[in-house]
Amino acid sequence: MAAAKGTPMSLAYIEVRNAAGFPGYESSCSIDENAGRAIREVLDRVGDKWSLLVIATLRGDRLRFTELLKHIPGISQRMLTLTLRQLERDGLVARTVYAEVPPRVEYELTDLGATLIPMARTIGDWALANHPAIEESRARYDAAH
Amino acid sequence: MAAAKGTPMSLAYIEVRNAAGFPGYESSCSIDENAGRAIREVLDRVGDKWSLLVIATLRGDRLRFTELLKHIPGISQRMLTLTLRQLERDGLVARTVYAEVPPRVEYELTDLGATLIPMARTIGDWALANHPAIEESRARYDAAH
DNA sequence: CGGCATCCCCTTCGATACTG
DNA sequence: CAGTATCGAAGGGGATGCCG
Repeated sequence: MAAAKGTPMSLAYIEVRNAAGFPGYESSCSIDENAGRAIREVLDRVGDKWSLLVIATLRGDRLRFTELLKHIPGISQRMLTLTLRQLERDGLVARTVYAEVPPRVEYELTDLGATLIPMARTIGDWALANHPAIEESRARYDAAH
Repeated sequence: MAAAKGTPMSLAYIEVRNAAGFPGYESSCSIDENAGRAIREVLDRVGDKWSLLVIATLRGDRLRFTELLKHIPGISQRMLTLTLRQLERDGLVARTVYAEVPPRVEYELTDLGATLIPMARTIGDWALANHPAIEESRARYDAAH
């Protein structure tokens, strides 16, 4: 069983041909609807344009809004705000406001957010290692079509 | 150095404070622009609505178009086509056409695509394990705002 | 400093219909 | 069976401006 501890997953739609246990796939065949939803909801958060970059930048640090802005090339003020709000809402990032003048706001990963680091690292490693191969493949495909 | 073997990454923008080696982050501070691009391009592919689900469904199998359609709940014909074309263009999925009547087309992961399995598994595990916590956090946040 | 509000473009995606 | 074509809604995301 790949279902998380305590998670009441109704694993319908499953034809067991392979119990190797890809999460959400008890078979090599059909996909569990709940698992699909969970995976897509996580990807909707972490797979958007900036979330993972924000998380990676925050790993092990408390950073102010402006610091994040400087350290993530290309992000706009608006998108940093929106991304941080989403991450805060999901309990992945903690926001601390200091009642000072001028105002100071610091962001850091929560414990839950910190568990994303290995995942982010896996994605980052894969991206750096295989991005060139993908670029080549695209060039070949485009040339042939 | 976390840069992939042979990858000529110009690691500018980097202030070395921590050599722990998060991919693309030689410091705990600034982010390398190329690494950011690579990560975002990979996420643009794998982080879209269906790609990861298609990849996970194809792991270890050769499947026909209609089979994929049946095994991925909620995907439309159009989106399956588009997703498969993108994955094929990026060299992650191989498409084989059999000149028969009626036509038969089979899809399978390439070697490059297969290297995505551990990443997909990491994401899926995390999603299944932490999705409930995220839902709770959202409910709390929404109640307080 | 750290936002939020507005405007607007562009892409993504679903529904539907048609085809070799 | 395995697509392609077209349409339209939704929303992601950039630029800019205002505010406590």
